Amino acid sequence: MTATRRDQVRAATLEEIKAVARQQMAASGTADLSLRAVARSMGLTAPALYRYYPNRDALVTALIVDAFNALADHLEAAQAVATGNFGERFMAVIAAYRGWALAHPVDFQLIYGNPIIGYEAPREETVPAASRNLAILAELLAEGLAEGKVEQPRVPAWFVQHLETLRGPGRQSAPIEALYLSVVGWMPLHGILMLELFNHLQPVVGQTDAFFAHTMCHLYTQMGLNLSE
Amino acid sequence: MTATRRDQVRAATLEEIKAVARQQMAASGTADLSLRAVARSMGLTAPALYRYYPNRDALVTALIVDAFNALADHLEAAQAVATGNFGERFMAVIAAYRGWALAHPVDFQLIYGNPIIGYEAPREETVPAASRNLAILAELLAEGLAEGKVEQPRVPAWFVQHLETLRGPGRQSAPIEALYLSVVGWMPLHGILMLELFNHLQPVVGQTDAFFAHTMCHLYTQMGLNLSE
DNA sequence: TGTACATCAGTGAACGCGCGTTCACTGATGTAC
DNA sequence: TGTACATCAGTGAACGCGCGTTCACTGATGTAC
Repeated sequence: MTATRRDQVRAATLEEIKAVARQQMAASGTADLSLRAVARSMGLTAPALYRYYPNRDALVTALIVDAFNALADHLEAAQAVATGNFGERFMAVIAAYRGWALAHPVDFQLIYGNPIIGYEAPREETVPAASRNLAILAELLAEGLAEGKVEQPRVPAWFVQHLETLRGPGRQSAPIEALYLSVVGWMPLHGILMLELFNHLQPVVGQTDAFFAHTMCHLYTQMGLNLSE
Repeated sequence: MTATRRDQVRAATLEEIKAVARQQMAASGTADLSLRAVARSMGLTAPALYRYYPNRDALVTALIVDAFNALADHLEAAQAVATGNFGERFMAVIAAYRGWALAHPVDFQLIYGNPIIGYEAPREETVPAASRNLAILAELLAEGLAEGKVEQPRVPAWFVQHLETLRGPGRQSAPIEALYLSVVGWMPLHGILMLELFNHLQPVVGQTDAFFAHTMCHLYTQMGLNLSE
């Protein structure tokens, strides 16, 4: 039961492989992954990696789950640190979302970009990790609703039904309205980021920082969030 | 000067190569492209393709330019056919945008998705083709502004400046306000589509068709478009 | 209209590369007595 | 504490694959007189 020296080294190597893989993808700028290249850069031979991951896809899956969780951790940290009124706290978390995407573009691609050739992410592993991110936004919006800083939206009936099942039986935390706003508000956020990450935004809007801040404030205000007081 | 038989066959082959490449990417579901596979499926040997495209990247570039233009052509066709009031015509074009993306997911990826490994699209060729799409939306919005169906937005000063240069010296067609609304409105549109294409939307919203129609109407109405009369 | 020549499409072999994965193996690290 | 054995990390060679690109070549299609 106790972790032997060997177990510790093994756990460290499992992490090191992922770290090297991430750093390799970051260097190449693409979400492609070569086991041989990872092994090479670790001073190992390629077959050695098979002691740690049964195949390439298993490693990719581990990286995806890690990336989802890293993003969620980053958002939670930003939320914990955020001060001021609802608008300031909310925009701080939104900014953190963008900040993480820009700081880890390849991880973001891994999560939300093109499916990798010949690879299909296993839903059981990725969906729970993915929904953490929405849950954090929904939680904040729930606060805003409670404080009266967010207008109650009218959620379409068919959507209520789906959001109920999404929320699941366990966690009752965020009300449907908060979940709804987080999903709708996710769309422009995601759109800007995907365009920005793939270099389609800068040619169109010039200053991406200013555009992001302006557009997010603008749209969210129009969605009924009171961001200024 | 006159096109000889050989020239015609050559032009046809240039197109056939692109068509087969597209169809091959569609079949694989990824924006990857193998010259050898294209040649194989055409009953040619791989080196034969070098009579038509100097290398792989040139073919990819041709495919990207084609895809941009195909999308723009599709939008223009939808715009030409659209009837009814401003809201109906506008939403018809928005629906056409999504329709094309869903019908040609790999072409859409090629345009707006992950940069292909070791490939950087040449801006001189792609930017003009890309801006056609925004221009079409802006033109419609200009009509809406003229008809009083679209509220005059307040465009930030720094953004006005960039939009002026974007509009270029030649075409005076759309006013800045229309351009501004088209860019801002592009964000949620693009966000939904990227999530939908990569299968991240369905698990969250359930019915993607309904969600798209609802969210687009909702956000655009809040942006000051009168879609109902 | 027929002939000589130039142009061009396409072939087949080869180069050099990288990849994921398997397999039988060596040594070192651990465990049980 | 020391010895016999099991476990496990990692190696090196190999398999079989696909890729983009080059090169010297053969035939067919065109052009000029």
